[in-house]
Amino acid sequence: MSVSLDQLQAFVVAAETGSFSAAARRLRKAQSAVSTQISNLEEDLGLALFSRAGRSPSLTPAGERLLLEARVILDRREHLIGVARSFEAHVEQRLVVAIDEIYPEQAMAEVFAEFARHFPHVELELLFPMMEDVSRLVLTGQADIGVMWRQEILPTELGFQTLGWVPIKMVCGKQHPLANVRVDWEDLKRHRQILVAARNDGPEKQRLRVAPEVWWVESHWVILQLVRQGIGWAFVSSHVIKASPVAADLAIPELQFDDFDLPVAVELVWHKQRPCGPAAKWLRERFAAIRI
Amino acid sequence: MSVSLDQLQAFVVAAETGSFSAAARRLRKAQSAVSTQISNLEEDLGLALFSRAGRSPSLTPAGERLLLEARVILDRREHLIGVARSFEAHVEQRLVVAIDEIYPEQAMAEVFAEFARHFPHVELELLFPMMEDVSRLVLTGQADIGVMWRQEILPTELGFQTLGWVPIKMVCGKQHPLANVRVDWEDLKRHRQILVAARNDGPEKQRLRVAPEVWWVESHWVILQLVRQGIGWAFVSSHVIKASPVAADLAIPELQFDDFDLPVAVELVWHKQRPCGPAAKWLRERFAAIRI
DNA sequence: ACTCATCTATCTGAAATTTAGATGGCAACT
DNA sequence: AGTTGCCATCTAAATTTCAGATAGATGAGT
Repeated sequence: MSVSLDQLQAFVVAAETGSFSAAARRLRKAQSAVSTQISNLEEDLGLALFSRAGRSPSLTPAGERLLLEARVILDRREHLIGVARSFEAHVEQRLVVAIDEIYPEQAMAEVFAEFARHFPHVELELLFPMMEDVSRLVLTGQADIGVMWRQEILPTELGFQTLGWVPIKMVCGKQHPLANVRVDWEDLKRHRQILVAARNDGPEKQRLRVAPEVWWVESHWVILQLVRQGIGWAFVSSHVIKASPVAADLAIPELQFDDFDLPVAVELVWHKQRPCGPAAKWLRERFAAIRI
Repeated sequence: MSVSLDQLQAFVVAAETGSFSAAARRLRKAQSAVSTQISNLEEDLGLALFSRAGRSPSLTPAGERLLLEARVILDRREHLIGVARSFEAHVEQRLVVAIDEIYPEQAMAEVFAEFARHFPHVELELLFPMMEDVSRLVLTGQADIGVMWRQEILPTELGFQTLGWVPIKMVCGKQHPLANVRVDWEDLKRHRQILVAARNDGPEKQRLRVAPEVWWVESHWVILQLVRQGIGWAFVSSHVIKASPVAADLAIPELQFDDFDLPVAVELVWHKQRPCGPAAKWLRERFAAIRI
């Protein structure tokens, strides 16, 4: 059988250390063993991986290209061993998390980066259900965990925990009539408001509605594009505004009223009756530990 | 060294054939060799891959999961050998193709599906440069091949070949004033036209402009969303209209004039002075062979 | 120019691994 | 009950891998 994992490992370590001798030391093998393995690999593949022109071998173009492939294979082999290890530890094999767009992306990215380090062999699916209710996904079992903004009433089957509050800003285009004034409630009512569309009706759809004339758009990104064009104004969480490519073309005028409850609560939800594995448990605790 | 490719192969073939004996026959090895390899693999991984309760072994849950990983590793090993083979054949390692959105996606998908079969080890990068000139990408070497609509003058360094003609339709919202009339030239001028925005100015930016009042939008998809809202009308290629989720809400009124050159030519472009490898050659011939 | 250190390739013999073949025990089928 | 096909175990042989010794080449330092 040609091309063994040992050969690939000798090849990769030699490339990384810069010499067969150093690779042999790293692998705790005789230098000749490494030399022979690499020579055999080159014979099996039918090309040179290293040029031996000088004292130190250097990778050929083919060697550089195949190094990437070899690394992938060795990584996958480690991954397979890791998957086997996770069976021993009874860690979930797969986790589905539904997250509303309102959760700050940076904090989320940090959570999942750490999750990846802790549970490298758990298959993760992240849903961003713009057009679906996060709590319903968790209720029906389509998601294991949900992160969403507060609804008036959650089904009693769901457990929840408040993670924090996300500030919402009123935003419009720089040429919009409201761009350079201190905006009051009547001002907001007089101009078209652009709201996030949800495909299922519910109280959350009307939650931030102020104006009688509204547009519904299915993406915050497109909302900001439209707002930039002066078509209307919108309430958008500040992290979404920051992340938008058109942020520089937007105005965030000052509001005259202070009693409007602009920050909205962000909740973590899960199904009380479904058992929680170590990965889901870790994730819940990690979300809860981060103040947003 | 634990977990060898031979072990993984014995495992995968045994899973596929349903028995160690059949795997041994497939692999032209003694049945005991296969049995031993699988047992050694299970010992290395620390878990059972097969249940031996009956006469035929059956995969355990761990075995089913690890079978997927093992297959990936064996596939990657074959891929590595394939990459080595492509070096022998002097096939390009990488190809960048810039394609204007006007090229019908279905035909393109078929071309690249076939390309993937012919050149499985060529790294392909597809650019859809909405905001950049395809011919300039090819001229500057950022793309090896370009597919674009005809410009008035191409730089002399570029070779080109006409692939065909794409019909362009005038489209508006169903509530737009032009929706239910036979539209003439003056009608078009009187209403806002929405055009594809390009970040660099050039003659192609104004190519389809008819109306004095225009909007520029960076995406055909968003153009159609805006057209649907009755904000204006647009010229859009018919395959883009068909692919849009809002196609049902659009009107395509009949035009009174017949001499307008609505179909636009689609060109394949390449740099005359840059050598063309077998993968690029194949791709050019394949694009040329498809009538659109 | 000389010396020294480090490198790779080759060779030999030993160790480790893999394999084929024989065999026993078990399950499923007829 | 008899037959067939399977897996696990054992033994001996074949193959592969390895360590260690060695020769020759290269590069750095003096």
